[in-house]
Amino acid sequence: MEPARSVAEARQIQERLRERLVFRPPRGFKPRVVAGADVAFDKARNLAFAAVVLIELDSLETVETATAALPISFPYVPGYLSFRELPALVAAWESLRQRPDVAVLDAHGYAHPRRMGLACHAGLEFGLPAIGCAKSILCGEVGELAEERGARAPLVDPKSGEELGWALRTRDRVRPVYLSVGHLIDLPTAAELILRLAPGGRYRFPETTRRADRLAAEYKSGG
DNA sequence: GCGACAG
DNA sequence: ATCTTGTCGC
Repeated sequence: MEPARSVAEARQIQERLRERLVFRPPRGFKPRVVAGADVAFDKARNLAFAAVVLIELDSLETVETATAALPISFPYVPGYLSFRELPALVAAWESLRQRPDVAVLDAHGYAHPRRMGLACHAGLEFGLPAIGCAKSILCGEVGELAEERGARAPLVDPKSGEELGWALRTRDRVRPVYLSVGHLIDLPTAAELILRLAPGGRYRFPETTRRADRLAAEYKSGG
């Protein structure tokens, strides 16, 4: 991943990379292994602990995991999360023996000020379909959506009216997750996948992010 | 100038 | 993201 020494430089990199994004799945896209990725931080040690978990879609069994720790090289600035989390994520990703079919990131993809969130950046970096599944909104607005699991409502840019992603309910009467395309995927395909990864409406987040989050936390605290 | 603001 | 125990609710 190309590093950035300033926010201005990071912005130029985002504006250049966004031209490469593709918003449709590969021909005959039939994912079998899905990757979940997340990063935990330790300010005192100035380290970022990345974790990648590979899950078989049919059984939801974890089939492989990978971790990597790197010094924190960029501050948290809304809109520039990639430059803080992606370096460590790429390091972990490169130690994987198996190539997954799609990756789910705990962040936004297209639903970003410059349409180039972490899920987009990761998709380009990994050369794989990638989905953004965030806990809260970075930009855009959503209307009301039904209380039942499976309900969805568009996340739109109030200025242009453009659809940035979807608010998707994974559990009855529980706050939705915010879905957006990263790379080589479309919203309907992404939503179907996320619902399969959060079966029975038991948890709000898909298994990919739950397991990657837990692994990153364990790795950080020595394990 | 004043808010908003993924993780 | 991170600091942190118990606690209210289905």
